[in-house]
Amino acid sequence: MEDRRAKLADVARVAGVSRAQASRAINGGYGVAPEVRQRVRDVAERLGFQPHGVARALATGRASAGERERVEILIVDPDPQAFSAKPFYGRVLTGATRALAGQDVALELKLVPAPPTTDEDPPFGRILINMPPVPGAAYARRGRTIALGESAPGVPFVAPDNHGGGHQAAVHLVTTGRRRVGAVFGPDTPCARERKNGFLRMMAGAGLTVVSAHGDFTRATAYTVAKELLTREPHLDAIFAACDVSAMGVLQALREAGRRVPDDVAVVGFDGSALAEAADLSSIFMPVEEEAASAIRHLLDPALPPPARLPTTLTIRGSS
Amino acid sequence: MEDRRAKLADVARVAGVSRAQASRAINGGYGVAPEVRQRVRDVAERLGFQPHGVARALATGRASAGERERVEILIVDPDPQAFSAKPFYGRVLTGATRALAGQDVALELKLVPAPPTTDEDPPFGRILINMPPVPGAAYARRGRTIALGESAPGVPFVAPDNHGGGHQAAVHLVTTGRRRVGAVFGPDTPCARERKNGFLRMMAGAGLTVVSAHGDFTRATAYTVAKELLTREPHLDAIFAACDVSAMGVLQALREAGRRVPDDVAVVGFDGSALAEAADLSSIFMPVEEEAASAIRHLLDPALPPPARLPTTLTIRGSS
DNA sequence: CTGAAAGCGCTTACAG
DNA sequence: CTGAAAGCGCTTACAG
Repeated sequence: MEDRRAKLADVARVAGVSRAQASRAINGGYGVAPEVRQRVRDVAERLGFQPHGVARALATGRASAGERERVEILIVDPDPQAFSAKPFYGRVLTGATRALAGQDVALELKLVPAPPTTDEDPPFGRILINMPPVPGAAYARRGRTIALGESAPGVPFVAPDNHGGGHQAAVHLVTTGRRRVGAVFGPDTPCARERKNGFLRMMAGAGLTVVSAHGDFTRATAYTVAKELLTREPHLDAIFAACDVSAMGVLQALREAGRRVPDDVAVVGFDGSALAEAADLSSIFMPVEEEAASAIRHLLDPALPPPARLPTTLTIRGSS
Repeated sequence: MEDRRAKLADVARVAGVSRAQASRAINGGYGVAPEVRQRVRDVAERLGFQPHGVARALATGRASAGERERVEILIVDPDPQAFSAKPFYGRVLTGATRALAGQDVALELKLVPAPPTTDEDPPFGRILINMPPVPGAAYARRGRTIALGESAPGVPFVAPDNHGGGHQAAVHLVTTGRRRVGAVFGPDTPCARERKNGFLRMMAGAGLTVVSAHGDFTRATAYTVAKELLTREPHLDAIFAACDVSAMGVLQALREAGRRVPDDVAVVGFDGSALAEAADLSSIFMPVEEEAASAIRHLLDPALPPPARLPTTLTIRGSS
């Protein structure tokens, strides 16, 4: 016995009215005798009637509920634990959620290990994260698109001023009297390079050389790298980490080496995530929430120019 | 001049065939004279014909592209920064994303300050987080629903064994020789109560009283509360925090009070988020990712019974 | 206040 | 290979 889903005709029949009347009763209810309206609604309830969104959409010409505007956040990240491990994504969601509040636009989330090859059912708007330039440009051709972080030329983007942030970190360390400075930079990505360049340029300007190595934005690697740095240069009095998660590894390496923070060694991270606050870590604050929010606003109204570069700010906490 | 979007009838008329023929030519193309097929397709191309997804969906009975299966994660949280501040949500997304990989089911995310009153366009399945019982039960009546954390009776749920976790934390502290134990419990929620009860029951069994106060799962409050605890009982040798974020506040209070961790005071948190790992914090690990994944699996196949309670595990790190 | 009818844009047996 | 017709489930002038 298939228990086929009740349709409007069923409700109408059981209630003893026409489909037109049933439709009116269930929707507006205007111009329907109160008792009829009640009866129809009771029957609908009893039969578990659920209006067929597609049919309704076709009849009304309005978009069906299921067709309602969607904004997709498409994240390319090979780490399936990315949402757990990287505070960045949570912050993006905060910003996106805020900008979408009260907009009746659905937020769709997609985490893929590599750029998808097919793209059926393109959403109204799309935010690209970590998308390589080529597929990025293709997405941009297909519909409203904005990248978080610089993407292909011509693809609108919003990103933090990484270079300026690196500069700020260096200025902070130098002006607080640090002279033997180490750094755990990030991997070979545009944003990590910018942070590094900003940091090194300032340091060079101050006539200081930096004992540095590259990490991969993870705590474990940063921990190992920091240990090496301390071996190479035991008298470091400051370490810059290219992200807060890395900074946590640096802090642990220092703890284990018996170096006090900030007395012996100052540590500055980059991101300004909740992690930095929780760990009392000085950090270059990236306005990720604001980036995401303005990305959404750009998608909703492309007349608004994408803000491109957003300034970073130094937040001084107990680690420096 | 409205440039109305071309419809199938237009294509058919221009190509000089029936709508049926046009439809076949554009879709399968089987049983259509090759030249007709080509002609129709050319015309469609020229007119920029885009099949009307809704109409097609209604006619075929299949879901339209825009109607493809969606699973919604509906989070009630008054904190608009929730995704930034609470690692829990990111972990949920990790688990959900993993369970959904390769399923062609869209993941929709909704963060609302209070339970929504209307519910048009119910998704295929829905995960409820922090939903009060009454609306929770209503959602469950409306479609496939599962709650993260116990909800109304009859609503399937999956949750960690909070009581057991509290017990594990207490056992750990007692068996490592701690005797003057403090605790920063959580707010007045079921899960915080369960953790607290599990912890206190074990402590009472060990004949120990606990110096405790309630926090609200935030770092700032935990910091303040921990300071009070230290004033009331300066010789505490252990503090249990009802969540990792709170534990960070406890750690800071201890740092400022000049108490060494773990030598003077052991600290154990609860959650097992990336934060705990980053901060080298011992913690009761909640399998959040696994909870979310099994919630999704239950939605996709309700024949699978919801797993209800998932065990927690103690992760010992440098803080205890 | 009510119902018969037309229509939303497309698909698909069915008969030719 | 082709077209007239019915139908997907609902809405909405229109006439009463």
